[in-house]
Amino acid sequence: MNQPKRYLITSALPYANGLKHIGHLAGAYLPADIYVRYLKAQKRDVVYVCGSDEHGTAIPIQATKEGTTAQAIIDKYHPIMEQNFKDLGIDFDIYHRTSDPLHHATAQEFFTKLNNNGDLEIKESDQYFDEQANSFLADRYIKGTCPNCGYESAYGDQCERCGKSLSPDELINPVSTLSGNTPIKKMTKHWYLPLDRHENFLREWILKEHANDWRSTVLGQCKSWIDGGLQARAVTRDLDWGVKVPLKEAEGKVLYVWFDAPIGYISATKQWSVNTGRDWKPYWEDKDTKLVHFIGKDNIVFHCLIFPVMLKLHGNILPDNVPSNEFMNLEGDKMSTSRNWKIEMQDYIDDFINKENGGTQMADVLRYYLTLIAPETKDSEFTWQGFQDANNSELVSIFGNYVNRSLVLMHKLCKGKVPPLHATALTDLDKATMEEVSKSKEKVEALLEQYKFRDALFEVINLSRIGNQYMQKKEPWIVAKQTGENGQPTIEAQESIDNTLHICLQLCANLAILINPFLPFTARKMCYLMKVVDKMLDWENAGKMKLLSVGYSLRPPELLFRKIEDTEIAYQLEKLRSAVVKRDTEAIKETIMEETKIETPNVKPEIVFDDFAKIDLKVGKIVSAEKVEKADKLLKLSVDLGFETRTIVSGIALHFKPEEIVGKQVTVVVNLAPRKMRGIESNGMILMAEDSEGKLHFINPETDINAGAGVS
RNA sequence: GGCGAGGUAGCUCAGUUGGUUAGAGCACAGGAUUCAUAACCCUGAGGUCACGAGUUCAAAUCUCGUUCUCGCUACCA
Repeated sequence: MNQPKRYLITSALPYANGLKHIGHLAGAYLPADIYVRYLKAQKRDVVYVCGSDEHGTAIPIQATKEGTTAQAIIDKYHPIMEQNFKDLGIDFDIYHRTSDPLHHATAQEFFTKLNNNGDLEIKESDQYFDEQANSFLADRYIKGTCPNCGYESAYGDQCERCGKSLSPDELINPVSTLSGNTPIKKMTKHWYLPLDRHENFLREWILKEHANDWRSTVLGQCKSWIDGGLQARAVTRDLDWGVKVPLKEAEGKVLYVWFDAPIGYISATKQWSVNTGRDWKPYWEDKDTKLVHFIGKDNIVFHCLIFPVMLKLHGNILPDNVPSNEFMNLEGDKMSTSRNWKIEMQDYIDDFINKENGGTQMADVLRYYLTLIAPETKDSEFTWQGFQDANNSELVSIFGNYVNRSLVLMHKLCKGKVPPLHATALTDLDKATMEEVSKSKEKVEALLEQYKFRDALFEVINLSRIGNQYMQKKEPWIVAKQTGENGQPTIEAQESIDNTLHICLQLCANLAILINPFLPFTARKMCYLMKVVDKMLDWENAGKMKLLSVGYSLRPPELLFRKIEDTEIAYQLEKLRSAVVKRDTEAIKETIMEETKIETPNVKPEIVFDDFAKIDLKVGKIVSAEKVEKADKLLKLSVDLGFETRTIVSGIALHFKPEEIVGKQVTVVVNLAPRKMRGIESNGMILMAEDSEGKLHFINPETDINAGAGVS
């Protein structure tokens, strides 16, 4: 795209169920903010929108758990998240929320238009229903045993212990969290977005048109989804928390959170329009608008496939790019909210920015390090040691020190005023250094346009490195010793000093402009020190060497950054580790409590003896065992039952090696209907017991007895 | 098992369409310097480019196989 008329930039809407960590910050917010600040410095027409995502089932569930209301939860987190972003210099034009009536109306209009145009399908299907609570159960309202790890309190959409995503049908022994009863299946009607109808469009648009300008990680994910066969996705849910489906026959249904959340970008833009009196429509409808979504890799499918289809059907523009980041690990392990392995934005703000020796410069330090290690092409690694090193040996020693020594020298050798540039005394080095400044500007600009924030930041720091080298070669403090009879530097000496510091100071001013998108607080402090207005930071000034007027007196120098001490790093590491320990002990307590609590609902409904008698149990002996190909968890067993030897497929491969179980005695359900698994017919089932850690144990007789012995 | 992304110096990462001796920053070692936050500046050491084979005059780069990490997905009675 050539220079677009206007830009609409979005960052993924954070989910309002808790505080967000620095991985989120590095993935979706900081790069977007840098890009936006750059565009705004260019005086381009740009709106940057974001807001809290406040729907979905997790929030009402959390409310029940904490004995409060869903509204109370979102009212608690929304303002904190908004303030966190502000404290870290993420400068949205609007930070909206999806619980706002304006958003509800927008999402409903969106749904209605698609539905009226025949772009949605209606399907009836069996869903879990709680008879006592008289309500359908969203995935999160069903708990049961995880088929993957055996955890007994897995949710219908995901197991919190092994992290596997599930569907309610996969759960073993599903239980409604509303009443504790076993739910029944009941017919219900839902609206679907038939993605399969748009496969050709997506293939063409993503894999051809954007084959060269989207990141390879993004393209790969999209291709994988498209090739895997797109399916219709339910747009509605049986739930009472969310945007009501605007149809009479859809009583008790809301829009599925994935459908309403991205529409939040549009409603946020509308709210911005209300606040500013500017028209929002061109930003979503005019072809000359460049729409860019900043997200983390978990969000690729929604922003590259689903939302674009929605936008196209609704008549909106499509995103020009979706620069998704990979994940940021922390000290050798994945960041995780549930395991408490994370650094929350709030924690960083409390420990660094709000401290006595902190302040906004510490916000910039985090912005610096996170940009330096941004997971642009692959997962990256946050370490506190790396954080300290980046600050102490780059920000402090290279950048901060350069600015400081320039100002200090100017005060010592040039009487606190910007010295003149003597054209006749210019050396080749002077000229070359001045050229470097405009070269830097070009590089930074080109890299930012390509969303290469890490490289762009490196170029800025490199310019301060060039400044240090230049100053070192010119040695004005040595030249100052060439004094005349009056004890003052000779005319030639003073001219050399003037030129050196003139160039050094102009370079400082350029540094302020170039660093501004990345470290906005620092850029402003530099303006203060140089006694110029913030308007100097306009991008058009970059590359120029006449930003500071000759003879202008500047303020006494102040340090831009402070060193971070080893003790601070040690404290953070300790905090991180103890948080995990704390979380573990709490988790154990919780399990113990749940185990005692769950006992009753976990017992299945009563049966009569005849029911039990229908089950034919016999003792068998495993005579051979082998792994089933193309399946991680299946073992194909031959079991001697005395009267015959049968093939039984069992999902225990993760717990036992084939060779160690040969010869074991097992209890087998003999008269279970055969079932094919991975193409192999299984004739029976091995009984297993599972301990609290999810480990499996065979149920077998105390002593070795004959195969085929009955069990009752 | 399938798909996607990765594996490059002690650490964090670049390496465009195959083309001299594989790069940067940090950390490390030596030197120089003192205007500066014991900062800066110069020099240096460091890599079998995960492993194995193939294509080619030439492979970090292309092909095939193996292996490890991360993500998605399948099997799970």
